[in-house]
Amino acid sequence: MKYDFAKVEQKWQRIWDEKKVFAASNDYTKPKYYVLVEFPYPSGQGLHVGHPRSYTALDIVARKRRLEGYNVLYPMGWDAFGLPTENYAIKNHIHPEIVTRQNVERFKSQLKGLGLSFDWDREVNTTDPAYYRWTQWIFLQLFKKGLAYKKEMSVNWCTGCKVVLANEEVVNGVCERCGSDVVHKVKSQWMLKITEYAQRLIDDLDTVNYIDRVSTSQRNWIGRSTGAQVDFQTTAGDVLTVFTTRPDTLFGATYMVISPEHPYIEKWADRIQNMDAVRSYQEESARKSDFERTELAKDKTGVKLEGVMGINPVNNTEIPIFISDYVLMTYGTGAIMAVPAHDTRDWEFAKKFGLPIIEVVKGGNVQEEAFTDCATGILVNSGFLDGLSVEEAKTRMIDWLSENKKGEPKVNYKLRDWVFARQRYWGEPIPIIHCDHCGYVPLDESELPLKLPEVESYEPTGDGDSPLAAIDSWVNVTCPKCGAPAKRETDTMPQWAGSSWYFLRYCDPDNANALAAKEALDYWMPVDWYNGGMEHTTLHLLYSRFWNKFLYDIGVVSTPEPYAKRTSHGMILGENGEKMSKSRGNVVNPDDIVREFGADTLRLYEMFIGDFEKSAPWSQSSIKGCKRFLDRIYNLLEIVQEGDSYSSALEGSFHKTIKKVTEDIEVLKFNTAIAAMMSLLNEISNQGAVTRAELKTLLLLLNPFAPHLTEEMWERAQFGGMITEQSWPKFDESKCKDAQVEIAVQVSGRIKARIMVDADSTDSELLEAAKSCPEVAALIEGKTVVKEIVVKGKLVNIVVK
RNA sequence: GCCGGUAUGGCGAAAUUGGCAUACGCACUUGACUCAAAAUCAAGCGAUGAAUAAUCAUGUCGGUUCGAGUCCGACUACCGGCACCA
Repeated sequence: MKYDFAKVEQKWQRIWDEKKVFAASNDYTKPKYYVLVEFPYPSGQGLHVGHPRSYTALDIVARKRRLEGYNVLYPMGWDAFGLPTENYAIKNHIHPEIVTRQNVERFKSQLKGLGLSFDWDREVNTTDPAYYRWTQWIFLQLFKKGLAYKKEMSVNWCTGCKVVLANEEVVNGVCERCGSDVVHKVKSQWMLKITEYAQRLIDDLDTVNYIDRVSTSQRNWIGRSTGAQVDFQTTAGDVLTVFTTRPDTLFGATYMVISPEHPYIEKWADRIQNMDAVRSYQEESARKSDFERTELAKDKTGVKLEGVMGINPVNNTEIPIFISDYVLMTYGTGAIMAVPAHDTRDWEFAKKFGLPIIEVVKGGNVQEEAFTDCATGILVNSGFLDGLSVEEAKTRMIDWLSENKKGEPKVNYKLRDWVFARQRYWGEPIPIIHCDHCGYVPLDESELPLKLPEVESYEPTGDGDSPLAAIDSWVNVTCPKCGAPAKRETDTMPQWAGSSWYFLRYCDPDNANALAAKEALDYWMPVDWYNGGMEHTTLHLLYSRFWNKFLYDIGVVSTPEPYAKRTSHGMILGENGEKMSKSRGNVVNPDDIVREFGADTLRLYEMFIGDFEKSAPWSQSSIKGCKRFLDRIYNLLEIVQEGDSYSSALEGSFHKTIKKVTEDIEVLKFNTAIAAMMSLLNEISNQGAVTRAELKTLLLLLNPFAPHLTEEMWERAQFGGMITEQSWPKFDESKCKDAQVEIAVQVSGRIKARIMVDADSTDSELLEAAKSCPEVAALIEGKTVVKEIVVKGKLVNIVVK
């Protein structure tokens, strides 16, 4: 009997669709479960085999939860604003909206062909005005609470294309497209104060269940460090403030460094005697990308400021001030005190410029390398700190600084505020009007959505503004406050905006009065299980946590955290072990696999390919194994026998397999769950028969993985109803154990025999049985038994001399 | 340079978290069926061995332990991320 997967898969996809089998119910009295996968950017290339890995995994979870009786929400949508669509539109003179619609259609039909149990009634699209109306609304709330502000920021400016470039578009300091030099250009940009939430974003990681590497990455990214701010008087008569995590080493500060962008350079311009050298160094740094500044880390560069000296507050020593690009304006105060004896970077710089290295923490050889160990060092050459440990000295110094008004304790974060503006067309317009009299005035909420206007060309204007700036009728408005002529903001929001709250919209996607009804949010939120790529750990995941917290603060949502659980999948690589990409020519199109082997086989293979959390190379030949397994399952219909219970020979195996599959799905071990079902099938094949009860269980276990095949077999076996309406099988713990187990017998740690024993044998019975097997008896004969180790159900080890 | 991850048969990978290394699958070999091939079914399959003997095998070197893929220390290679974080 041949299994016609193409016909069967289409048949069930149609039935599921018609019957709305996977629609989440709005009955808020039922236990709920919200399963979420990151919604895709609908690119022109269509679906990639990487997408279904995450979608299938959580589809398995969603289907299992439904069988377990939950009201499940498993939605899908489109994160459709973004650069590639816009660039395509520019090139082909097609409206990005049309491109987006075509791409979405393609993605949607591809996803439907995989039998994913999404609730398509709740589909969202970030480019839909009915959706971005609420993205804009959230921005207005942020603005009203003072969390959105304007700041001069440097952007990548392509000297050839005359446009602002994304970091991604800058390759080795030149424009990816035209190869022209990219320079930094200062532009006033909208920013969001995510830093205000830094501490809460760290603290609340303790209240959620994220896999370790995700919470670790977030903590490192936010990068809290405690230290002190120290004020250095300068010979220019002003105060230069630095941030340090090592206030204990203040006596060892032998010079200072400020970032090339530091505002004091202009302030001191008259005093600095070597301004030409300083200027050229500034220019040189401006040309370097941040990446280059870190790349060239080994070779420190810098220029000494001639004419201004810093004064170390603890001993009033005058020390030189340098500018160097190893100090970043974006962290701390943009200025540091350099302690070459106890900081690796300062040490390298001091060696190169011949600066003194003063040891203030004993424990290493500071002429050879910086001694940075905080745990063991003891303070020396440090006046009132001498003899203290590093930790004691830190506290003492901070106290001293506070008492003498020369500094204060300070917590710093690596996290920087979020640049929330793009000089592009294909994004949400920022609903702000600039009035010369009233400043930045928010658009009235009744005017939302502020729709993207039609434009002739999607090219940014030559002076770095978005194409919106060229539409006078759109830009020129009257101030909502005073009625004077005013101008709209022409920058648009970054792609991250729409994805920072989409999980809320799924709860109530058609609501026209709010981003979602409060009852819907109260019922569905938080997301119970969110899976996505590691590449989104520090940006999307953090941004959306920030927005959710803000919405929590203003009473829109009721949970301080959006996601109760976060997991992450590994990448699917090309057959050659490299990342799949068009340029490498190793891309696999899921459509081809579905056509040749069927969606169930593709799903099963992607789950069987290896550890879900690790990357795995694609293998065309291995797919066959999964196809073969499904065909063998289908053939069970030919050997099915009457029987409403498990056969005695297979009862234990069934209970064990139910347990294994049930538990493995919860910990993302889909590969071993499948292996367990394969083993069970092998056992059934050896028996040559399967009872109806056994087939039922096996189909239910396999259903989340291979939904079409199991639905079809359920119908053919006339089990009644649809398999999607049944309950997840249960196992009996007591029946998962074998009566007899094989244990290994070692002599001095080497395996010499294997014996079958009763599973509940006592230690002394095991030892007795071990000693009585001939191979072992011969080896311990006449020797002294030094030690006897018995591990129940596993082994006996007899150590002899 | 910093951070994170990984390393097990010809290949993808398992290993109940310190207790029988290589489950499950792919590839391969042999056999059955067939005029033949494909498909299917059965058997074998870490290395050196004639061997069911023995020895060696989880990136390298060392350590802890009765016992290490798993723990500790040092290193190597590859992959990913990065904002020199003071």
